[in-house]
Amino acid sequence: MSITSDILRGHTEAIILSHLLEHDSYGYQINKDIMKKTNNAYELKEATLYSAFRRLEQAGCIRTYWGDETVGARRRYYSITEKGRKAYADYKREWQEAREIIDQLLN
Amino acid sequence: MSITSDILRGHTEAIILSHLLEHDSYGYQINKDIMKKTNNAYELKEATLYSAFRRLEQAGCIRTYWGDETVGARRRYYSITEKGRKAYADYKREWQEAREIIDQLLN
DNA sequence: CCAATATACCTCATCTGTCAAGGTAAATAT
DNA sequence: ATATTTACCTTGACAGATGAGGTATATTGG
Repeated sequence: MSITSDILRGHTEAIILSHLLEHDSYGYQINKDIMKKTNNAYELKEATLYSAFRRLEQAGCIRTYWGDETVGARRRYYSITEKGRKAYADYKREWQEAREIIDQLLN
Repeated sequence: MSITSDILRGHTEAIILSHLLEHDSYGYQINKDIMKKTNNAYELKEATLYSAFRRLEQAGCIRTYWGDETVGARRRYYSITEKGRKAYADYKREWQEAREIIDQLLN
């Protein structure tokens, strides 16, 4: 990965929620999606991902259920809740505001 | 302040370097400048500021000297070094890259 | 004149998100 | 048979941000 973690810090939850807005998914898949979407410029570390899942679930932003795979490894799916949608909207607004501020400060 | 610290995290040093590119300055002034530039949307906390100064100095990105005020409180001035200019260029490139990545992921 | 506020510096302990390193288990490819 | 891929997870350590505290001088309002 080329982007340092401190710059991406704080965006993990928003990135996850954004993915779940499209459709339910599971950890491994979300991780692959992010790498693909960014042409391997950014890879969420597993530990980071799972700790974000825990925070999001505890906050009521996502719900989880086990997939009914009869073949292959079991998958724990995540789906976004109504609260999660609101949280995402907030995150996004915040990001847009922060982006402008930083652009302004980094002349 | 309206922006959460985790989103700004990692940008402190770049913000300071950017200010020092224009002219030497001191802690208190840099802080005020940032608030003004952002219409009070963002305020660097003092502890954050001074710990960033320490990191920057240790990394050789800035040099410090005491002002010769004969009146008022003493001021410790900071000036950017050649290494600091290079570091700033790197920070800025990184920011632009990160901005695109996040924009891509938060849709 | 005196109290409050502003200028200006600093430190320490704590908090939080990230991540390296480790683990489990099943399926598939070589 | 063995290596790789899919898929999950935990623990401890690290680093930047910050609340809370401190020092000292100058200015301003009542």
